Amino acid sequence: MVIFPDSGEKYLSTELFTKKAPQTEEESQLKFYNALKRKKVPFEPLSSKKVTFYACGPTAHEATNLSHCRRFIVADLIHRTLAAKGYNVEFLMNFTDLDDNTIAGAENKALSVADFTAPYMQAFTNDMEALGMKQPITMPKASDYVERMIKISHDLIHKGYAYELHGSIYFDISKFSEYGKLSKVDLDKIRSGQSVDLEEYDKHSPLDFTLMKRSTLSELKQGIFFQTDFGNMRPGWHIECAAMTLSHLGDTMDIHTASRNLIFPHHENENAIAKALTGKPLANHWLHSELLLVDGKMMSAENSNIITLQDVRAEGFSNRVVRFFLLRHHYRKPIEFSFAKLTAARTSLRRLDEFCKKLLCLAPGNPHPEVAAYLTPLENTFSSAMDDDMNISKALGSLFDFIKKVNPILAQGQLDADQKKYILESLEKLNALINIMVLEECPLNPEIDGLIKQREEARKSKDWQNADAVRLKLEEKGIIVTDTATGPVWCLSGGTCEACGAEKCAKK
RNA sequence: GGCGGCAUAGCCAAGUGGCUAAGGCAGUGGUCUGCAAAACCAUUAUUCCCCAGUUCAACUCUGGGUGCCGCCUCCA
Repeated sequence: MVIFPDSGEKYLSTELFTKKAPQTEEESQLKFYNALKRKKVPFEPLSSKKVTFYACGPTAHEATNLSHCRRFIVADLIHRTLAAKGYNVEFLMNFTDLDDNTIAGAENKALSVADFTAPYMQAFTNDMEALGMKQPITMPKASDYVERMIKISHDLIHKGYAYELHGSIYFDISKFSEYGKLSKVDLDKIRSGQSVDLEEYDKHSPLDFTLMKRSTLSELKQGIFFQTDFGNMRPGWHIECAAMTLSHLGDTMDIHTASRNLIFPHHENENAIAKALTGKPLANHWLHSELLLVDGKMMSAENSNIITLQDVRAEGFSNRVVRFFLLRHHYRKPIEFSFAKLTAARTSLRRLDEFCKKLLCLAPGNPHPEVAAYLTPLENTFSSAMDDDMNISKALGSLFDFIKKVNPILAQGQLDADQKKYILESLEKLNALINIMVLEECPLNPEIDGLIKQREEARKSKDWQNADAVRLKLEEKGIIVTDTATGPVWCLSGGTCEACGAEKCAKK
């Protein structure tokens, strides 16, 4: 408590007291849960306009599965949340194209590693686009950064953080006092050697991790080796991410993200490499998405419960449904996958789609007196929910709440042109964050348009035979017409509309 | 064994020290409808895993249980 000599009048009228309040009210503060601090903290980027952001990408040896999709959709949500805040986002996502898996895969198929990984990377890029992801600025491949990795390894040896033994280079965690800070592992209580065959590794301590691995005989035969002062080697996993982010995003990036199971050892090791090298933390904010579970277990090859994006498509689910299903759960909560749940998401998405479709088709009429009173809470709740560690459930709740209130208004055709415009603009703003709604009218080709009109005329004169004949004709052209209170609505019978992304009709 | 996370209706899921515990799916009842298919509206938790404690008041805070998930050095 401060008591001013003049009762505070002079001070209370200064900028200090008058200017601040409206500013902070208008723009609520973006908060993220930071793994380093174990709590939600206000997001403070290093630069006020630019944000550097990295997501651990896929290993190019398998088809995209739903577990990958979740990770990357969360990364996309972070990307969009930052972009909506006006930041210029430098988003980097890598390909791990040189590791145990890709080498083994290439050997199995008698291909070079590059030939083996290329189709997987291409397929992955296509899948990400299909899922509505905003493009990263670049997707570096680990194999392009080996020189940098060798340099980092050498530098770490010179600095005393790493050592060479029998042709491999290891990071000496006993030299790095901060080791374990990110993942909060207690090194004294760790069960080392439980899941790794210690006989395979010549390390001073079982806790040390590999920076560069001595190339095996088979790798040497395949040409998978790089010359270093200590012999022919190839990089280990942890140094790859470190080398790529240091090359593109500088010593410290704003946000590093991946799924939770990567905190230890991967992120701990990545950070140890970078901090030992530069003296600075690799990232200021560490965000981790939770796992995707099938029957209560993490989706993984080990649990043999992998469901690929292709599997889900084969069951007739569109990319938009997959996106909606993965997106509508909070990123720090595990998702239990099942086709029944995916179906529930599809039905829910249909309600949203139906609303958008009706709104777009609505012929403007008289103004509705209360619609603005519904729009403001939607905008406020949605954006403050998203600012609060991306509380998507609350945000979507406010959207569905809005739909519930506005549906009866649409049924009565009670919106004027301005109101319709405001609502659409508002929805577009929300959609910039979630990219779920279809807010563009699908252009009808004149022939189809003519047939729909022809059928309406037949129906008006109760010529049911003719009306049904035209409907059949339309169906042959892949168009399914449904009659609603406000007129016919049409959609494509197969696949997804390329023009607007509308779902295929569910015919049961 | 160590560390971390989670527990709210049949299912998914927000949320708060006291105001009607959001929203979605499924169910039930209704409206609309030539047919078809939807859609739309209404309704569904005296209660928030269990046991203690703090408090005038707890689902929300504290302590102790129980259950589930992840990680503990190379599957990412």
